[in-house]
Amino acid sequence: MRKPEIRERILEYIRHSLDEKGYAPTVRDIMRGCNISSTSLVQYHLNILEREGQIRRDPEVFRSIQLVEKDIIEVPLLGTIAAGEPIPVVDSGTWTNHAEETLRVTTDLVGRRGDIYALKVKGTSMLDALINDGDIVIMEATQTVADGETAAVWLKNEQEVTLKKIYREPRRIRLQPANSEMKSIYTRPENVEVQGKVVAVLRKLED
Amino acid sequence: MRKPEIRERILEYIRHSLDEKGYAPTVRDIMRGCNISSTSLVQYHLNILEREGQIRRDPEVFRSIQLVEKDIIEVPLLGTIAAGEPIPVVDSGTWTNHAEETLRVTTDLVGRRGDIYALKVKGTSMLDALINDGDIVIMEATQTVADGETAAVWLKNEQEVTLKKIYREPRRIRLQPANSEMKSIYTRPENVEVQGKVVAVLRKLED
DNA sequence: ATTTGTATTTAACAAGTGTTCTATAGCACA
DNA sequence: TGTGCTATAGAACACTTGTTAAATACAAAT
Repeated sequence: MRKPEIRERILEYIRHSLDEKGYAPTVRDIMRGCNISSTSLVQYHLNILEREGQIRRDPEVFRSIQLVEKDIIEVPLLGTIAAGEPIPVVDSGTWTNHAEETLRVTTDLVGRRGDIYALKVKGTSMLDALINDGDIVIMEATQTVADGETAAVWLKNEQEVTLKKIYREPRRIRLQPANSEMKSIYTRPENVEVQGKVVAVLRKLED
Repeated sequence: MRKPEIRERILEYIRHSLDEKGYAPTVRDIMRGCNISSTSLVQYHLNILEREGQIRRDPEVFRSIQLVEKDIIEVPLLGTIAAGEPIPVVDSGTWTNHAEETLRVTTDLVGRRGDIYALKVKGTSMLDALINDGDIVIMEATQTVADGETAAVWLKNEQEVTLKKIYREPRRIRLQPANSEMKSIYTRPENVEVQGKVVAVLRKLED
């Protein structure tokens, strides 16, 4: 991997082509577009890119180059989230199959992270998180949440889920609502179980 | 347009192909995939579809069929919305050019309607609409809003914008916050100027 | 019954395109 | 100096694919 710059250029050109034209470039397109002097050199680098898993091609199909990075991510809609019930267990792997419905979302919104899923909010118990009945929250499955990030928290004593910004303090945990007009609540670390991190909230008006 | 079924089948196949494989089918692919008995018949129908504006092709480029219907819509981010200032004037047409930034959104979220734009919320004045500082609202440019839909309303006397569900009553207009715990406000019809309809709300957590 | 326009078939050509072969150059390493 | 690996060039071949011409079928309209 001595000279990756040319491969970067090629990837960039493919991206640009796909975006601009709507279809993939040919070897010769890439040759012209990247100022490369022979088709076989392009071929050579495409083979490497494919071996590295950066692109995919179908043999014997013209213009079949696809970037592995995708613009649209299919997010499985795994169920509902409501105050009184824990959020559905996330069985990584079997995921997308189980999902009755799947939500299509651009990477603009959720980035390129993996292991994300969506939940539909049931009821108005999340109003303090500025989340309404019917909204959709997109979650990342993780137990590690940094201070200040919004997490889905299961409160063991209260037996309920809540979406709050989480802050660790000396001997307690502060759970702060997104709505700055509402007060934080405090609880002991043993009482909280982080069930995931909120990545985004979607609200569709009028269907 | 006597027999449009076959063209429907072709469109469906192209959609499927694009989605599944990631690239457009060839005339011969379509032939096989739709049980059509000759390439020229496919060609014939593709020409019609192109004339009708349903697909686009680049002459002399293999696999260049593109559906005109798009999965991703580029929404121009036209500016900010805050309580104290009217929302930016929407100069239909010149739109996308002016936009410094553009938001990519799937049709899952906003449907296929045209004339939509995005605004970034500044400040916490929209909390009663369950909209926070930094959220993005996607608007449809329209003056006609049905009862119960959420609209961006400019209140002339108060000189401020607010996002509320709108209901016409006998001699007044009821503006109801999305947050069901907050009270509606009432005003005279002359005082309200509908500036658009809210289509969706996006909230990106942690950048 | 003739016309007219849409829908279809068959076959072939020309151009686009991926692939491969051979040869060359630079560079590191021993 | 030789060996081996990566990067590059040029050209030719074979397959893929869009396009077209000419002819036929079929239904509706006159």
